[in-house]
Amino acid sequence: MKKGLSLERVVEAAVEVADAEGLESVSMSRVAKQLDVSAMALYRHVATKDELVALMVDTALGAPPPPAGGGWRESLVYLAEAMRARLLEHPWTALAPVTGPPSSPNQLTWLDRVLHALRDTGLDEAEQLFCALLLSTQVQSGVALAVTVNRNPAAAALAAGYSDFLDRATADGRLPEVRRLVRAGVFAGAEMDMSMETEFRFGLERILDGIGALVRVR
Amino acid sequence: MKKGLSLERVVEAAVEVADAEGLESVSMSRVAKQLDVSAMALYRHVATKDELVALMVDTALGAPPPPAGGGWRESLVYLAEAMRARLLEHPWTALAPVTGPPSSPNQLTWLDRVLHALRDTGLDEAEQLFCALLLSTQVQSGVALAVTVNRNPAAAALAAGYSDFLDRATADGRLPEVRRLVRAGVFAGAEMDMSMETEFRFGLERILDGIGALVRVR
DNA sequence: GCCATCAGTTTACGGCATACGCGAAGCAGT
DNA sequence: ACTGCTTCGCGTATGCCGTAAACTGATGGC
Repeated sequence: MKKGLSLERVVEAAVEVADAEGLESVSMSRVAKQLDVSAMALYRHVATKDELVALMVDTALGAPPPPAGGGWRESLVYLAEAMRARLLEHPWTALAPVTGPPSSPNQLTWLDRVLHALRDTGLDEAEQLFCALLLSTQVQSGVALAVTVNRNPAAAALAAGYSDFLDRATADGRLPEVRRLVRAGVFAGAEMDMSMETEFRFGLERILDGIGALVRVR
Repeated sequence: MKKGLSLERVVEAAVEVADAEGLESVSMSRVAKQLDVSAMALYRHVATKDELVALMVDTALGAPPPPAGGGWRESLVYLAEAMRARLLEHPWTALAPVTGPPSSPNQLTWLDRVLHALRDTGLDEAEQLFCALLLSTQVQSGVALAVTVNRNPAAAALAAGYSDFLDRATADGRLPEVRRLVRAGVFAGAEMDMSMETEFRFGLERILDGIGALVRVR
């Protein structure tokens, strides 16, 4: 005999399914089967599937790690990398159509940590918020890119022969700058994973430099 | 008698539907009805729905505008704002689950323009590419945020009372930094549209400052 | 003992992407 | 001109989806 459903158990089961079979396999009936109940049973605890997905993302994100001293910049790097790592543990979070202003509990907690790091920079409150959002989208889009390349078979195939693909696409000379990069070997060799990682770091450093410039002015 | 289908006509019809009724209304049968044919007729010109969506996004993006002189920074601002404007004309592009490395023709053309602007900065090729991707995701995520807030009814309702919502969510004192911003009135009043716009500009300026710092080093 | 409330099931509906198959139209070889 | 074969253009049919609605059986307060 099952010990009775609960919101927690439902979300947990959905996360299990997503981790094991991908977000596209998360249907109400699939999650229900995981719990050995009928599909409609889930609607006792969740109003709609979208709500379930939002909850899934929030629990996958989890609470931020305990703060680890340092200046604002070190703190932000720490948080950004921690968040990236969390999301990469549950790659499907990147595919979930969840946008909009931060509202779920864990999302807000992460935001709070970021704002704490920015507290003594001299930036005004609106600027602090914008910086936080900027960092958050950098993390999320970085994860999304890494994930689509690794999961989606079409994208993966494309990524594998990306250099060749671009070589062919630019053969007619109408995209001289792209061709320039191809000839420079920017897309050649090297594991895609690593490339995604360095791209993320690069973007992060640029953003932090930009914030740093503003901090210096204030 | 219809003049016969073609890939062009199919994509065009799909874009019409998306513009008029949103991306979620774009189903094969809906597009087919628009063209007064049966659903399966579309599959003569398109292998799968995802392919159709990708083509839709590409045509909605369109070709970049003619270049308008100036230094690298002015050029990048120009391109970023032009792209944002294009995407906002077809808000559904932001909701399309299209990620992965740039591969569609127009996407590559925009990339080419951005790389052209970065040509004489002294950055190496990989750095130029990373900068281009960074800018591109900034534009896309900015549009995505603006769009979800304006389209999605739940998100819109939340955005309307966002300040109140956060006030309640932080009442227990566990999110002191977020509460700080709420009390500072960061989320109060002001049209959301405008806020989205200034957030986009802010992020763009930060990124460009960050790139500028790197350029100065090189 | 009665009845409201809960927790979960069964059934059903409309919409979706798309596998499959069928007739018609081109086209080759004779 | 006739035959066989391929390719096109499209309708029908299938199986899955989210979820509305009506049901059943258990639980617990009065």
